[in-house]
Amino acid sequence: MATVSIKDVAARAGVSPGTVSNVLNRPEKVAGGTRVRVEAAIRELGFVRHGSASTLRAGHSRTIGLSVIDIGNPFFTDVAAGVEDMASERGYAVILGNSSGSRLKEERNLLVFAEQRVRGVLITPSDEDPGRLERLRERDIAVVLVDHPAERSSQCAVAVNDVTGGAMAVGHLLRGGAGRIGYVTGPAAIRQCQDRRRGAEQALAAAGRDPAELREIAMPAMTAKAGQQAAEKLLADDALPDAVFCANDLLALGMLRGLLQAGVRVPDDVSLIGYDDIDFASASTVSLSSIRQPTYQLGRVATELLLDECDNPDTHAHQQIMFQPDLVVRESTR
Amino acid sequence: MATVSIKDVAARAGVSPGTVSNVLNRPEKVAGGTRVRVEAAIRELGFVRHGSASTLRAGHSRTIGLSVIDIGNPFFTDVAAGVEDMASERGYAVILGNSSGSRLKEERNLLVFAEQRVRGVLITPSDEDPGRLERLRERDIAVVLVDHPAERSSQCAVAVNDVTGGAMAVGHLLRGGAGRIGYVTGPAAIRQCQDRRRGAEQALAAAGRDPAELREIAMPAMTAKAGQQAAEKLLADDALPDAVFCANDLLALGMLRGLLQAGVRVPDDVSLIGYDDIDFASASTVSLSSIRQPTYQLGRVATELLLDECDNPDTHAHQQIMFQPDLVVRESTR
DNA sequence: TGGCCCGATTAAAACGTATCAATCACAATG
DNA sequence: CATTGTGATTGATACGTTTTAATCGGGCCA
Repeated sequence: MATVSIKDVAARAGVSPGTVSNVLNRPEKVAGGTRVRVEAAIRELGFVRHGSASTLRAGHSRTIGLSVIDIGNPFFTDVAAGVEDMASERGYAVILGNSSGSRLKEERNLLVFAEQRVRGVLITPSDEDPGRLERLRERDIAVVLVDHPAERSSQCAVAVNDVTGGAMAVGHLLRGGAGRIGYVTGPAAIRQCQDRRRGAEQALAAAGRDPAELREIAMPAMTAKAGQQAAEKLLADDALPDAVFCANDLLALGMLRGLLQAGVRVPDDVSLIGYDDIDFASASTVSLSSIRQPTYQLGRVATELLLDECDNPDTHAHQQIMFQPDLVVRESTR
Repeated sequence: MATVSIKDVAARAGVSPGTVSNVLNRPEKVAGGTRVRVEAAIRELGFVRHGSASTLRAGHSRTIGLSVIDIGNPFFTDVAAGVEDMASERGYAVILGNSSGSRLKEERNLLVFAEQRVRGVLITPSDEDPGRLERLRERDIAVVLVDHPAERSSQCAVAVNDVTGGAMAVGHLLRGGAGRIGYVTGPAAIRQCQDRRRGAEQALAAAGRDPAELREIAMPAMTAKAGQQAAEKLLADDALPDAVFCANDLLALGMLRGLLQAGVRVPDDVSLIGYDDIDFASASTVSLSSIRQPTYQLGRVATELLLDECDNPDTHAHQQIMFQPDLVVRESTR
């Protein structure tokens, strides 16, 4: 009564346990009549498959691990939503791991994933360390990189072109007639920050300008608070730039607040553009121009690739998918 | 080589599998010398325990399920972070389920949890249906309600007093000299919205005013967009209220934008207060007064209760914990 | 020296499912 | 009628761990 097993169902339906298992896993292999009888027994007894026993015997589970850097960041939240939806549609459960940017916690999460014998892992690595992921593959755990380019061609990866995004942002500012342009960014170690700067420089070069003109302000964090501090730095300068590109929307929102409080008009005095197009970008007082990424889609597609690799290991071809970002023009830019 | 089992470790260390299991689960029961030998073997072989086999034999897993209404809402994200941290500290993995407010998806998530034989479930129920949770308890799965009062004394629940919070918000507005007060809220079915209104009415009554004065504007969603629409409604009225209380910060941010765009000064013309104190509340152009909830703590404590119930089922006493919210005064209120 | 006890270790039996070879019923074929 | 073939079902086994009772090896006491 505590637990009702496949045997109980078999007894009730007058078949063998093997047949019940077949109804569960290969319904097409079992005759119509018996199937409905078994299904009825399942319903009547309230049977629910013991996932662990199934995993143990089959050698693989129906769960995937999702390791993100910061679950508090709307970007990752959106990705997680996409992952969750797709996984759920395909009958997989998602085990969530939040590394908070700490390598130790990431390591611990991967261990948990390994213990649970997850079928695969979706990860936005917090730093460059191929070895760690290699160890997963040795355990027959598929890996798909999320928002990170592939480190080798033998793995799947889903990312958004940050160079293009950076170029879009600065190109837009230049078309608005911007002269001096500032770039507010996060820690240098973050790949996305570098790529977006590279794009910005490309846009300058394409306009016949010197990429070195870009005035860069690097902050230790990519939060709204850091953005406001960046505004103070900017205001301390002799002259304001005509336009500012922030490496993410949180920085941009903080910057916006800092500028407005100092009496600087946006976009009249300074144009401002962010990155990510989080919900709050459109909701701010002066709505924020930004670079939109297909975040939710990123999660969905990454999951799709992962499950494809799991379910069809032989026909699966590794793919590196690169999405393109979109420019969203709102009030904060001319 | 593909999988290294407890047996391989045993062979390598020159002991029996049972001893290895003891080293893993009751290290104090095994002699010092053998323990270090076994631990060495584990390290050398890269052994990682097969969670499913363990679960199968032991009868219970080291995972918990977390079912939230909307993973995109910063409130739930904070809760999830608290849950994840505490669970991780205690060696538990978290399976994430996002119901998106859909009863069907919630149902499906609970099924997945049951299949995985999770030790317990943390849930913010999307509606009132005690039966569903009762079925979980019959399967020996502990349940703790999150941000929802207990439905009976035989279960744990962690919530924040929304009535008090509502009273705090409106009390603050009244102290600021507000005459007419508006209440912008979400769907009537949402318990939190009702409780907060009740608190608002209590504050009016306590100030010797008629609770019926409260001008309520109910929106179908609790988003920034809905907040801006609410502002339009408000502006269409003959006279603006002196102050507005919004049932969450997203509504308030939208309202703020709507008012400012219409040339209404905040807080000079209208005071504005939100609820939740999400990060963006302090980052908005006119920083938002709000009611802070111990969100992260909510997740941590709920998880602690759940794991206590799991690990000490005999001594565990069910608790209904009610946190108190805090008033955070910023620029948007007088 | 013989008997006992105690801590440390082992051997064996489960847990619930999936899988595969074997069996069965029965129809079609020669 | 004997044989083959086919599709449906069964029985037995193994997955990797935990747990219990049994065993072992000494040290201690009488």
